[in-house]
Amino acid sequence: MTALKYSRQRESIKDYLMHTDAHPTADMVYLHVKEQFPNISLGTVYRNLNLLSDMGEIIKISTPDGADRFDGCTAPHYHFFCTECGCMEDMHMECLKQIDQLANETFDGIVESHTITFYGKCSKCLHSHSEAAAI
Amino acid sequence: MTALKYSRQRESIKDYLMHTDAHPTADMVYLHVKEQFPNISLGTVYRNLNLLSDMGEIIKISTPDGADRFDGCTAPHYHFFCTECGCMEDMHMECLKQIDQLANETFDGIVESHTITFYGKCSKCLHSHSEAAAI
DNA sequence: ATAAATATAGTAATTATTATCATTATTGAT
DNA sequence: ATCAATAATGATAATAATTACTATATTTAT
Repeated sequence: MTALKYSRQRESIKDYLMHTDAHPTADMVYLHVKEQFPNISLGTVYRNLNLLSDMGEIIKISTPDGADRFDGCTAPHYHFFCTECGCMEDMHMECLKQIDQLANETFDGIVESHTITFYGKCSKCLHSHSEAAAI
Repeated sequence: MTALKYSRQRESIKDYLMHTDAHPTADMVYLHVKEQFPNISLGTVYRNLNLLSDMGEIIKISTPDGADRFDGCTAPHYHFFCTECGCMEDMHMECLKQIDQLANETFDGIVESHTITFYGKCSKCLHSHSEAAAI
């Protein structure tokens, strides 16, 4: 019921997420927005990330390396997590919406959505490796 | 290089994970194994869960609700996470191994594996809801 | 049985996140 | 433009999940 009020900090947080593909953690968002609002608090960042995420304006992503990551792109898409450097990237393949139905066929609850995370090496790590090997 | 030595605690942890489908958190494993080893330490549980996971004898699963969960079943399979009660279940559908190849076609790094997590309501939550609504 | 090495329990320390609260900013009505 | 109501903020404390440290106990090969 509690009405939402505008805040420049929240605007800035959302704007950052809309224009980066870095899938930043709360702390990375904090450090970035701090440039524009030098005394923004980390709590404010967390509060707004959760707010935006609850409103469906951004996405919160669980990762194997502790901190959650945030994505300003809400169109359905999958993610890649580099097992070498821990970076997270968007996948550009088509989404498999039919697998929710497929999943429901063998499930006694009700499946509403899914996420897919791919693992492997990002192109940066692939290259730095061959360089290192070449020395 | 450091050789592995047997420990009853690790054995018990693994045994528990092999015989439950609860996908317990470290804390739940701790509480269970504590029945057999009353003064086992939580650190021991974490150390062994990570060890077993690194050796590929169990699987560590990131969830949206903070604590990681552990699965003694290492055969490839997908998971379901109930958005109502937070329980995690195994899915019994066939695995889509071809989607790693599919993913690689539009990716400039190298995809080696993937996980899929389904979201929705588990059968228990579906039922308790209709009951509540009926009152 | 002994020695070397690993594992443990207990505890402290970190990291990620949430909660609290007095002050400030936003908003809608005057 | 002023004002009152309410939501948002910054600062900080608190909690939760996990890892690090260390002295003692277990395991294992001899």
